[in-house]
Order: sequence, then C-alpha cells, then structure tokens
Amino acid sequence: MATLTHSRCLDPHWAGRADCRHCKIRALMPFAPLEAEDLDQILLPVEDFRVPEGVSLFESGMPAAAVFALRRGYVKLVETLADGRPRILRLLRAGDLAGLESLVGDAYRHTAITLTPANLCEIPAAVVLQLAERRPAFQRVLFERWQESLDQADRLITRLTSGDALGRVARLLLYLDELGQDGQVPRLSRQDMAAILDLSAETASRACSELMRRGALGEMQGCGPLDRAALEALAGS
Amino acid sequence: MATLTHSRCLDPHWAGRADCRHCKIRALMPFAPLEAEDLDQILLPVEDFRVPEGVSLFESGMPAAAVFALRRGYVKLVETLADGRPRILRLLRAGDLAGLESLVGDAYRHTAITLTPANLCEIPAAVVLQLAERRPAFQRVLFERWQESLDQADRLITRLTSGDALGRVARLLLYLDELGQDGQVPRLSRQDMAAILDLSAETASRACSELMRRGALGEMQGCGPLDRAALEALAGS
DNA sequence: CGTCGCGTTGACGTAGCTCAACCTACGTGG
DNA sequence: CCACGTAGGTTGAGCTACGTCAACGCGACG
Repeated sequence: MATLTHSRCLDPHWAGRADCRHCKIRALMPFAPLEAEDLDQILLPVEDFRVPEGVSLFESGMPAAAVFALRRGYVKLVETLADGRPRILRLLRAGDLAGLESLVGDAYRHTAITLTPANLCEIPAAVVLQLAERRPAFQRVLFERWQESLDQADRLITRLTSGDALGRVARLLLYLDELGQDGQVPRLSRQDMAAILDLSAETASRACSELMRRGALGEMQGCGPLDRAALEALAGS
Repeated sequence: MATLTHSRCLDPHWAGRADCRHCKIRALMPFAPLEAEDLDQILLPVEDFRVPEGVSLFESGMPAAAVFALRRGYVKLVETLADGRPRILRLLRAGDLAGLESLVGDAYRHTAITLTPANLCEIPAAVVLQLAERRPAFQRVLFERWQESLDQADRLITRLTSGDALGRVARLLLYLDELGQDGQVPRLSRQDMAAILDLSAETASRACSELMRRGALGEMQGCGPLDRAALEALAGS
C-alpha cells in the first residue's frame, strides 16, 4: 500500500496548491474562524490531493510533519495488533482532521487509509501551530477536534465493543448512519466491521444476516436502508 | 458517592487557596511553563483539595466549569455501560489533568473517582483558557495532554482489550508498573481490573492466580513484585 | 460476634472463534 | 468470447475460552 507522501509526485490527481479562500466547504472545515489574511498565509504551503480508495495517507511510526484535512470521503485510522490483526480505532469524514498528533509529536500514531475516494489538504504542522498561537478561536477549534477524537475513542470502548455481537453490529450501523453526509453512508466490508467491533468477520457476517432476517436491515448485502427503530431496540441490550 | 463539588464546603480537608508559586511538584504539573505573574493570576481562583479514596471529583453529565489537576494519588475515569456495568476508560496519576472537556463543552463526559487518597487543585476553565491564549507554551501543554488521553484510550483498545484474558492481565500489570511513581504502584481490585479489561471479575482473578502459579507475579494477592520479563513473554501473545 | 465486601475456586452453559466449503462478483489474460 | 484466479460474503460444524452462578474463606469493621 503506497503512502500518499511517497506517491505524491507521481499522483496524476494531485490538484496543486489549495485555494483556501474559495474552498466550497470552508464553513465545514476547521479553518472557518480564520480571516482572509490568515488564509493567504495558509494558502502557500497547503497541498490539495485527490486519492482513490484504499490508499494510506500516512503510516504508524512515520515522521509526522503535517495535518490532513479531509474535504470529501471517509478515512479509517488503523493500528496493527500484536497478533497481526488490524484494528480500526476511528472513522473520519469530510471536515475531520487526521494526524493531529503531528502538532505535539514527531511520529504518526496510526495508519490512515481511505475507505472511499477522497479529497484532502495537507497542511504543515508548523503552519497550524502558528495559526493557533495567533487566533484564539482557531486554538479552540483544535481543542474541540482533539476532544472529538477522544469522544469517538470512548464511544468505541463503551458502545461498540461491549455487549453481544448482534448489539455491537446494530450500534455500528446506527453510528454509520449518523456519520453519513448528504445521503451517503460509508459502506464497510465485513472485515472492517470486525476490525472495529473486535469480532471475527464470520461473526459480523452472521450478525448482519440475522439483522436482515429480522427486518432491521435492508437487503443488498447490508447496504440497503436500515430500520433505525428496530436497530435501536437491539442496540439497547 | 458524594461528588466533590457538593461536599466541598463540608470537607474538613479542604486546604484553602492553592499556593501555586511554591507548589512542590510544579515541575511535574502542566503549569510548569507559566511565569510567576501568570501564577499570581491563577492563584486567585484555584481551590486545593485533599480527598480520600473512593470519592468522585465529578460525574458524567454534570455541568463542567473546571479542570482538576492531580497533585498526588490516582484517579479512574469511569463510564456506565448500557447494561449497568461500569467501564474504566482511563487512569490518571500525579501531574495529570481531569476534566479537560470543560474547556470545550459544558458537561463532564465521565465520572472521575479517586483510587487512592489524593490531593488536587480545581482550576476554573475560564482561567485555563485565558492562560492558553496568552502563553503559547501552555497551549502546547494542553495539546499534549489531550493527545496523551487519546494515546491512553488507543492503548486500552489495542493492548488491554484484545487477546486472551491472561495476556490482557499481563499487559495491565506491566502498564500499572509503568504508571507507578516513586515506588508506589496503584493497586487495583479484581473488579477494577475487570472494568478495564472487559472481563468478569472471576476471570481476572483466575488469570492473576495463573500468573502467580507461573511465577510472573508475587504473592500477596497479586500485590507483590512482578517479573517483567515473564509478563512480557505472556503479553506478547 | 455478625455482617459485609472482596478474593478464590469449581461446575456448567454458551457465544463466538476457527476451519472449511461454497457462491458470487470481478478482473485478467488467452 | 470463455477460462481462470482472487477476494469477499455466507453458512455449517466443532471446540474452547469466558461468563454465570454458587460455595467458601478471609479480613475489616461496627
């Protein structure tokens, strides 16, 4: 799996310098509170990328010098366990930041892999830190992002890896449904579900089948519409 | 379980205003980078507490307006699962901050309970935010603290709740050993171990017995000296 | 002295892991 | 065009690690 950094120059979809001032989703992005003059400064060193599915933005242990802002698509943060199996720690969607740890450390803590085709900006850590010092409102945004990551980690622990397999899958589907933007819901393979829920892929598959049998999940290999009420009933357990 | 806030005025061990300038463990604390003039400002609204074991500093959902700096002792952050069982999300030791979420939200996300007698300072969120705006070095400290919480959550997911029971307990014991300060290692009940590792208390007990049988863990109900090499061999699996 | 909380150990049932077979969809190359 | 290989999904069969329930011992404490 090529890392983004290594394939950057070769990537035919590299879109060049970002135009932050006219970014269509600026309101969504963490940089909303910045002024035009700040954006001019930020504009300089920002790289704008489009990457296909299954590409890693960075890998665990790699030198970390930049934050990635996800403008479109979904990304998973993965860590390899001692026994070699992968574990998904967080899911990112448009508007989220990946690699915040580059602001305080010199290595990425996880591997970030696109779940869908994605657009993203790479912003040098030094630029982010400089803006944070200058703009209190932006500093607050960074605090909030860190807290959101923490909330997601806690949610994974308390809701997605406790209880029986059926409940876990039900809660994951509800969560994915909430993560969805403009009608698009990220589609996870059974293996990715298993890597989030700490189950085997077979058990995840069986749980999905059971949910379909109970009418809580549409057909289309679990990609169909889901019955939130039915899932919530199962998720409660 | 009375919350600290409710029992503050009644607490016979309330030590009055903190004297940050002469704090013996200032170097350890997050406020190390602050200047004397900053400390004078911070001094005003800081409360200094001594609390016994088993007291909650704040509870999940409570209005959050202050950060707690732990000066001595250990604290667990707990969340109650849907089925009513408690789950421990993080452990804090001297020098750590509890309730960082008060800087970005208006409610505490967890319940914080002392595992040992503890000394702590309560610092209004507004004061922390003001200092963060003024001192970039202090802002960096907050970033680091948030990242440390995140690292601990990720470690819980990847190392403490994966693999079999014996390996989980072995990794927990190693982790507690590393958490220890000046010869003191936090002592956890079987129930607390279970609440961290996502096991039943009986399974945690059986795993500890097995470790003692194998000589990786001293007697004294698992409080004795531990054989790091032996534990690391088991933790690898 | 009785009670309560905690730790230990045993017996038993079961949820989920593992291994395996099978199917479909998809891509590749002749 | 078909033949083939591969990756993902589904389902079954068997095993096992862990949860549950229960009994018992111990120390703390009133």
